[in-house]
Amino acid sequence: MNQGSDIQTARSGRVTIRTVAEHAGVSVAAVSKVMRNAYGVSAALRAKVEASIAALNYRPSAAARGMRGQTYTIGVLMADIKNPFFPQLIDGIDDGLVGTQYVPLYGVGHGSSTTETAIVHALVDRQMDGIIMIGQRLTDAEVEAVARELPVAVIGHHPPPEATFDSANNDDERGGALVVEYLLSQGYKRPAMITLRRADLGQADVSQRRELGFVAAMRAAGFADSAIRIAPAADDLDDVTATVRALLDSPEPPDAIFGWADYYALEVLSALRALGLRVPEDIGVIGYDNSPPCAYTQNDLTSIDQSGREIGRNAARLLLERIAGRTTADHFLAVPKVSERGSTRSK
Amino acid sequence: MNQGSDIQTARSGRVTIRTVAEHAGVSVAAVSKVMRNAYGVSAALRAKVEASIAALNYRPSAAARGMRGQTYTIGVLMADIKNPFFPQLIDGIDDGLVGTQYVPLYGVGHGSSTTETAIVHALVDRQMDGIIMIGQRLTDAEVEAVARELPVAVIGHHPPPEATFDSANNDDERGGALVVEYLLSQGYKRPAMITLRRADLGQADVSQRRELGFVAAMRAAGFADSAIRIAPAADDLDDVTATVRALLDSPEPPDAIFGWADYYALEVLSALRALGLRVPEDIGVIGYDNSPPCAYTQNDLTSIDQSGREIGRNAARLLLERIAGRTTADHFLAVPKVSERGSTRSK
DNA sequence: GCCATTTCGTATAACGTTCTCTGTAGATCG
DNA sequence: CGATCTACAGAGAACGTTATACGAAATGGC
Repeated sequence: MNQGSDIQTARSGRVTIRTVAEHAGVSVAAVSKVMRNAYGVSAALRAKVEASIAALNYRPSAAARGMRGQTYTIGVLMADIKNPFFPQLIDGIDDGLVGTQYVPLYGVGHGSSTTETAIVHALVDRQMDGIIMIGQRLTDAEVEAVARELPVAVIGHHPPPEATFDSANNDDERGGALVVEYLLSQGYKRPAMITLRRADLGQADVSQRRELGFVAAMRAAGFADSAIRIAPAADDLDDVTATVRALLDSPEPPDAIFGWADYYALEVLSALRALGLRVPEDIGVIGYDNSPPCAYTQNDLTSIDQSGREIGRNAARLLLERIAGRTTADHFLAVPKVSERGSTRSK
Repeated sequence: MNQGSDIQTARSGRVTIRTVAEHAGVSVAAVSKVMRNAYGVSAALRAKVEASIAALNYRPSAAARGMRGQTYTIGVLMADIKNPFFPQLIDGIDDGLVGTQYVPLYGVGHGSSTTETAIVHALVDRQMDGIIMIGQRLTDAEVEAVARELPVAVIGHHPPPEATFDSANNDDERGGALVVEYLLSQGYKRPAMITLRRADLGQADVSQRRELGFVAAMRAAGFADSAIRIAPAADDLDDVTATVRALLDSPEPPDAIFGWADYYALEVLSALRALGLRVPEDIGVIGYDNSPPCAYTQNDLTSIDQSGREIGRNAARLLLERIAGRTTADHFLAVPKVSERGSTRSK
């Protein structure tokens, strides 16, 4: 009988660490060490192994790696994929991972929190080295549970102080206030806000934060609470349209509307155009995210820039730091600023 | 000495197949059989095991599964993430996978074919059971190489007849012709097309197909080749704007512009508005994809609907069939139709 | 009742890595 | 020059599954 491992190359076509070891005339352990840049390998051995790796075009199996060590894979949960702001985040995550061995893989949940749970489980079961959640509906308790198993960073949610996981966001409260300050400085007298309907909110609390900032700034400017209008609408063109109509039909209609996110503001524009109103002459509109469609002439939408790319980059950085060993929570906060365009008249 | 495997539960917190086996008082193999719905398990045993699985909240490690069997993961390569048409495809892929054990994970490449290669490698190394490629830049030869290792289906590319991998698309050539037929029926006299610049094309040949259909239909309608205008533009608002200007400054300016995809057509609208032209009175615009922004009043864009969701669903179906054993190539082709809106005047 | 089937459950060898330990050759030192 | 140390290489046991091969028990045919 042969001893267990025989001298044959791998049966299937795939070249494995064993193939490389045989080709280079070294042990499997030696190849593993070279792959991992581990301690205890001479320059000569390294050169030999690297030559064989190149010659055989060897790539380690992430599945096998995952059983003992890392998979070098970052799982990203995207709550939905329609928000035109998300591509910026993804670009940023890629930025943050470039030059490392880590590859981001994305799972998309379509609004339901059971789907999101299933995806997070799928990511954990596939031995991701860390997980980034974007706009997740999962509760903090659920996220904590995941964070006990592996590094987690969230985007689009401000975790409570006691949370043990990381986060990357912009200062949404400041952003909400910024909208008011800017609109008033432009001469608008009665700003209103259209926000995300509670039922669609989940744990992603950015719209709420923006509401808080909006309210605080309105109060600071002397508005009575009864004069502060915040109208919730479902994530849907028809409902946004109806909500805009209702606002305009009210006794003291707004002269400017703040859409909590660009894709809401674009729908607000749509509703106003359908009503034959001129922007910005009859009414001003401002969004949040400064996503690419804002620049189109037919939108020409003033928006709050929250540096999405930087947020993504920092989420990746935080996660890598965790993987490297950090154990205390850390948070990144970008500073929002106004990106002015034609949908708000200038003085 | 103890025998190799001892009776202890898993050291780390994670509950493994062994934990379940011990809890249920059966062998590891029995649990595996239940998980896989394999042959040779009695109702009683199944019940016992399923109870333990539920009690312990067991989920198998996909990494470990991947080492011998399947990972129940479908890898999807998205060439880019900014095209507003892609979410429809993703919804469709999800549809096609719902009710199965398969989970789709997405990798996004940003235009460069080296990035795409890296992502495809990453997916293969992670033992995906199959791969869907959307708008990939990889050559057919490269895709073939991957398809020799595992099932592959492509979207947004019509493979040559000898290809061994599957595909799901709409009939882009028909769609291009449909645009011409529709525009002429609306009374337009000089349609022009703005298409994707060759350098940005890669292997994704849908824009070329639409050009072919456009040209064929123009010829069929009696246009001389010199009167058939197809202008390439880079994937970029400024370049599209410049291209539109050039078209309009030509001796016989078009009275309707066909953007090869919606996100080009939206930029065409932007350029026309910037020039002060009225749509559809001065010039008509038509897109392709019928993506959500078409419905906004400020766009109100007529577009060719290619049933993206159905395409995604069928790509998933084809892949599952492959995994189940089919070995010959199969292809799905959706029929394009006009979705009429205000950007093209009606008679 | 006895042999031939079928059905069911288990033992165990993979799968391709990582990583701890052990062994060995030189180098350094008293 | 023997003893100690360091730097490097390799052996081999995990990791959590799957799937093959093999008994044992139940069933069925006559």
